[in-house]
Amino acid sequence: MTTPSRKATIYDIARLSGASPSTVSAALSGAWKTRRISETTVETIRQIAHAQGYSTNMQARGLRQARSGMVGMVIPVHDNRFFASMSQSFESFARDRGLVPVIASSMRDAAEERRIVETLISYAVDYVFIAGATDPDSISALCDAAQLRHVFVDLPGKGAPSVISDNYHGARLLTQRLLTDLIPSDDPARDRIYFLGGVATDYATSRRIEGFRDVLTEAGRPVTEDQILTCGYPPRRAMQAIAELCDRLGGLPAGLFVNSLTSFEGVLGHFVGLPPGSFDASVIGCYDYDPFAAYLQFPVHMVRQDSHRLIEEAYRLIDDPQPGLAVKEVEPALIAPRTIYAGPFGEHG
Amino acid sequence: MTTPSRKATIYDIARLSGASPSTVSAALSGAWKTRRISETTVETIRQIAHAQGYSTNMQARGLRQARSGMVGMVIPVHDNRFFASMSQSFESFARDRGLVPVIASSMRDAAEERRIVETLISYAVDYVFIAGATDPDSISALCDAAQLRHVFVDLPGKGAPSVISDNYHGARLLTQRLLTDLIPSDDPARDRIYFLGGVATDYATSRRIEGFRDVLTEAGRPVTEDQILTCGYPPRRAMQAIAELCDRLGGLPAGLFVNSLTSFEGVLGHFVGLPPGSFDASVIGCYDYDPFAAYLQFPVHMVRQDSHRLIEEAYRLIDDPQPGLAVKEVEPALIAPRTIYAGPFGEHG
DNA sequence: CGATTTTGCACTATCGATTGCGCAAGAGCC
DNA sequence: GGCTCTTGCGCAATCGATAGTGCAAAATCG
Repeated sequence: MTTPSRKATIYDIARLSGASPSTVSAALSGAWKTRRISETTVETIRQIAHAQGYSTNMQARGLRQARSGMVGMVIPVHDNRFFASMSQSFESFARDRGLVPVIASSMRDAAEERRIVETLISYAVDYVFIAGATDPDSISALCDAAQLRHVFVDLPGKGAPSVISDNYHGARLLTQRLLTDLIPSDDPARDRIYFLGGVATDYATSRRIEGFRDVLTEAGRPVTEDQILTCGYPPRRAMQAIAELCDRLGGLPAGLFVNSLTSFEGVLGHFVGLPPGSFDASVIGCYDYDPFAAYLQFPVHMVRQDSHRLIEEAYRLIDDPQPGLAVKEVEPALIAPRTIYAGPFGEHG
Repeated sequence: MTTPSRKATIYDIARLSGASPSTVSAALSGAWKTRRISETTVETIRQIAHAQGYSTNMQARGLRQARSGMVGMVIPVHDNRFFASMSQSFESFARDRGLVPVIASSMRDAAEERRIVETLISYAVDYVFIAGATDPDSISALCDAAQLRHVFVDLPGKGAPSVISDNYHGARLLTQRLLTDLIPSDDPARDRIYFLGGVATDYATSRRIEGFRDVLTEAGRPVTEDQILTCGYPPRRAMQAIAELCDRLGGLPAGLFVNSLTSFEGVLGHFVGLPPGSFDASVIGCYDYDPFAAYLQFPVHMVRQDSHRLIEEAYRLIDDPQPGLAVKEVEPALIAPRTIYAGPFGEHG
């Protein structure tokens, strides 16, 4: 066993084994059966290849085959429990298929999102998942031009199949729960549930607002515009928004529907400044689940989105494409306060 | 602007522009200055390329150049705040360099880790970061054989430069803090600080145990073996371990040093079953930071590792390799209970 | 104006694999 | 033995880019 200065190629193996490069290729790629290479030849070649530390140059293979064996996924951010969990599932399913997962975050920026997809196309990924797309139509246009199969996750697109969480239903569940627990106050402004966080034009947020609004309206508590505080996702913004709201109301509102964990982080940033017991008269819910957030000083109702199922269904749609424009909805679940949920990997949530 | 059935190549652009493929390549790759292509020719080619929706086939370029423009990183898991945050930084720095980040998780499995690195080698990544390596020496052997630059992060290797968190110091800080707040009890078994979670043979865990042990020993409170409960990382295990401990002690210990967020998740899983107020006589700390964990029903002292700095230093080591075996240590910080920290991206922690 | 240098570009080999095709040796058949 | 069929494998083209080299036309020089 020598130490080659450069990586071994099929030509090296060919020389060493006395076979031709094409035979070596067939032997190592698994195509030897259809190419009628004898099993003994294959075995010899395998041994030599192993001894030389050979591994296929995927760029060469990819160039020839016009595929790469990679699957791409675009997510808004990595450091968010929901998307990190999606990454984990995405990777796990990719490996099951012998594919290499490539995950990139767009920071919710449409231009960055496009750039990422273009890059993935350049690398000839076999297909791509776009989670939380900022500009789905534009992405579909890119993918179509490159004849690249793609699926939207968490946010539907018109140009490709989509798997989405049932945001409307999830928001209804959470709102109903908050309504049930609501402690009436005598101040009509405080005696309401406020919606905080996210971007109103985002698909998920807008669906949740619909659910929120519908439940309250049905309960005879029509929603006014000042109840909807779509201040964006960054914690900082949520912190400002909740501070202003508390200022305006002279205290916490009776109910708070926080639209995301990041926003909730900002809300907490405000709460740390409040005296303990400030929350006793408020009922708080958060769309998205986090085990620690579930065990705070005050009870928090949470909605857990099934990221694993979302990804599973996305792969299903890629594996056998449906005729027409498939949109698969996955139901989220309401998680009671103080509940520690164990995720699909038995160790993550 | 026509819609080509296949993706445009430099040959298509060459035909359309009347230039040769090599000229087109030079024009589009940026090598036109050194290859003395006139600016007007370049501009013409650029326009045609744009109109055709051309993008470089990175597999072809990569094959020719024996590089890929990708950087790999191996992490144990995605859905962990510390590593997710590292992913985010890793990606951000990769983009600054015009590289495509490929992140894969090993699930802390040595064989999987090797397989991932082999795959990354197959794809000719330009270099690779290995975070929390399970078997660093073996990884170095693989990389050396492929002449692949690599850096270890969070866990040092003997075969390549490393950037690590100062686990010993961090553990000392946390232990000292717990010691200061410790409420003496009359039961000598309960009146101790217990270390929970992780794997004793893991580098990070073992360094933390050293720090833990040293501080307690210096304080005249020698540590016995039963105080160290290295039950692994999965929440489930931590939950069992803490349950058994509480059983044994007849209640919570006076102090608890939890070695990771995942273990802490398990600890919480046990706590949900306890009556409120159970924690009043205990002081609790966790190595790793999470904004929600910082705001639980009881105060939690946390150690925040600077994942952004870790990655920054790792890139530095790759960019200008130091002679000898560089090991860079990054200091973690103690975060007081009820503190919401805003991360490097202004919106993540 | 001829010699020399510079400019601008085309030719062609090459990276490492896959794949359609063809050919020789051996097996089977009459 | 002659014929066909199968088995086992090699040849050479190809994927799309990059890079070394060469050559004609234009520019510069004396």
